[in-house]
Amino acid sequence: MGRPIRTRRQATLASLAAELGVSRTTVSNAYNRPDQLSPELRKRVLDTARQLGYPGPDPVARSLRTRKAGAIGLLLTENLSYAFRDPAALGVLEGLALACEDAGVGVQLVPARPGEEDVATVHRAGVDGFVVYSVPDDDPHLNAVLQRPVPTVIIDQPVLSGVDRVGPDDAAAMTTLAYHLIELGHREVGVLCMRLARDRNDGFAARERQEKAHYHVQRTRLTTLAESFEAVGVDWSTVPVVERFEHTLDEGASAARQMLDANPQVTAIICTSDILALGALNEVRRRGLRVPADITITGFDGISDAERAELTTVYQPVREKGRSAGNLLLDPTRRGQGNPVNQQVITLETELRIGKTSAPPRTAEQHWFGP
Amino acid sequence: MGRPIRTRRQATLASLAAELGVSRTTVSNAYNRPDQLSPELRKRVLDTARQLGYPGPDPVARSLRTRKAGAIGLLLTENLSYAFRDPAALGVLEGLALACEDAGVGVQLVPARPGEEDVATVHRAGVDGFVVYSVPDDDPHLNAVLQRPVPTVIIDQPVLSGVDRVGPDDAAAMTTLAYHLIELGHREVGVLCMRLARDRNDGFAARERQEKAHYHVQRTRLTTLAESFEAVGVDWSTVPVVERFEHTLDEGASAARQMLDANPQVTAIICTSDILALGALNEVRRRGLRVPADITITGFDGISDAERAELTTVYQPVREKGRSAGNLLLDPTRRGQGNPVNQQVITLETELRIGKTSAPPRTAEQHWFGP
DNA sequence: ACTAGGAACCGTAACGGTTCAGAACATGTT
DNA sequence: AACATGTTCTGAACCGTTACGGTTCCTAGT
Repeated sequence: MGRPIRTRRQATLASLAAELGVSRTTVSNAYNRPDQLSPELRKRVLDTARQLGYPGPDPVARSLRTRKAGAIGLLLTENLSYAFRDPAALGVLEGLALACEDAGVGVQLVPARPGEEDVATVHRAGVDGFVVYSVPDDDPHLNAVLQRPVPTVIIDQPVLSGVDRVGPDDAAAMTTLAYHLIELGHREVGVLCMRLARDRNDGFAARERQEKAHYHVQRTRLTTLAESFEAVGVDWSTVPVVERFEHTLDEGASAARQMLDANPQVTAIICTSDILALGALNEVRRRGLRVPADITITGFDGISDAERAELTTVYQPVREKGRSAGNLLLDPTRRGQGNPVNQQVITLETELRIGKTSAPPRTAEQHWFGP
Repeated sequence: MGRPIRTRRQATLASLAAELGVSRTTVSNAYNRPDQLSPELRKRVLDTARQLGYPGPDPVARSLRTRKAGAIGLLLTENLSYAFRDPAALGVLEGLALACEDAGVGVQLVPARPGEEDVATVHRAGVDGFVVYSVPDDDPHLNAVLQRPVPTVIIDQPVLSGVDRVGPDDAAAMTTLAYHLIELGHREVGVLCMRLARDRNDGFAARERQEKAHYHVQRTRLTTLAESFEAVGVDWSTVPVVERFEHTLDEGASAARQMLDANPQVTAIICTSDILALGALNEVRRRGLRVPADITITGFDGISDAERAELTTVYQPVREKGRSAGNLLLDPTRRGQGNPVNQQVITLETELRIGKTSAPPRTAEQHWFGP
């Protein structure tokens, strides 16, 4: 299993050609177009290459000339330790990886720390395109990506005109969920949501903060909820919305605690993610409340843990999101990238999945006949 | 949020320099060494760049010149859909990603399908090094990686002389586990193991297959078990070993079924992974057997699900594996890569974690005083 | 007035390939 | 014999950048 011995300097295509007394073109052809030279010569080239320890054409030099890096970049402005734990993010990554694998293209995780303002890593990434997954509107890394002259697909957020996007119709999905709760009779609701901006605000989020949220998805979900509930006479200004910066079960639980301590009257807690909902479920049960008899809890995403917990939630096909984004980026028919007219928006189907965590409020009767 | 308008052809550093009437060096310096030119000129360069839609130095050309790609490749010869589900693999990936993130280096997932013999993707990957995670001895992609003139670190398997390796001491770890069972009194044991070669063999694996396994880790674990049990008088040829190609809970369950149908006498099922063990646990309980009263089950890896199930297992720090591999690869002090004398082998600590799935066999007494 | 030293900028030579339009020669066709 | 058709190989241009080793100019010190 001996590796080739490296003498002095690495052999190059040129030195190999010189050694063989043939042109560089011929050596290149030996590797890339076997039909362009006689089998005997090809064998001689490859044998000599082995003997000289020439490892084959340098990928970077090749990329420079062919203008193909053979990889796409994934921008994910989140702590990686988090990204690899969140089932939704993982599903996206998996789908993307599968699509790229099919095309024989690599996926490069571009290092981009949340707070980091240095976008050099984005500029240095030798990739043929970018997939951006769920970043805030004002993310500096996203800006750097858009500067690059390569195609870009954004998953979920932000929604930008002129840039391809793959994601669900959050507004429609949330409306469906809202009306499920409205029809059950809920009017006193509370909301737990994920971070709304890059600054930390673990606590109640006033209406202005909701509407100015830098995370498009959260903003849409919240404003849609507001519209739906206001349509049936609920004053949204009175609806408590608790925000959390980190997205974990524990934070979901603590958010639920904060919510219920201040608003014991709520009959339903609407969470903008399953993780938060599952955390809330833990807290609510810890308090001795029965779900859904005493309180309704809903999630969003449809991760497998939610299914196991029979959570009422909105399912979205995360793996498909990643796969579609990959396919869109790699689609050879639309290499006319950068053409804003040609923008593609893929909207994925969502599905309201009614589990066992939603039911009419205890005082439902009085609502069923109107407020 | 308008992207720069692309006229005719992309601007280059040279065209920008020409436009400005300065040398290319100066433009390059404007981006890479701000201290090498006056702030005024630098501003003029950057402004003109923006105006011309020059996106900054091309990463690939830069990589060619600097001989740094700014990314490392991860070779993982396994279906990605699996890799992203297996907690152990995920932990490694996370650790690796963290180490690389710290260094501002990207991680590129190199597409390499299990059955695929075409190793072009390995040759085409523009990376500064490779991390190879748990592949068989005879993996063609691994061979292609070793051909490349970049440093390589192998995690777990195979163990090759001259190539850096990060992994646990499987033999020592398995010996400890074996003696735990031996001391409890188990002599009638059965084993469930992961695939032993690239060909599929879902069923019993004869001793020869065990010893010739192409997966170093599995081979070591099995031969170590054999040695330990033979040391106390067990004839290993009579010990049933069931192999599974796929590594899932369901396969663990079916393997356990196959094992127990043919060998109802076994008092302990030793599994070479937690996933298999958890699957076996499901099957055993389905049969109405109590664990550990009726039968002992052990795993290997120490994933969080195992902890939750209070499985007796060998814990190994998967995240650390990934992180160490990354650090080793990126270690600037040993850029003398390819020097076989300089080989590094990092052996990680493991820990026997005795849970509630191991206990003396029902007929233990007769063994305690010898066979 | 002379010079040392630093700041600002530049010219050249790689970096290691791929590509395309032909050249050279052999073979088949009419 | 003239011409079309392949096959095999080559020369030169090009991909976009940075490393290296300068040169030029200005200022301060003596």
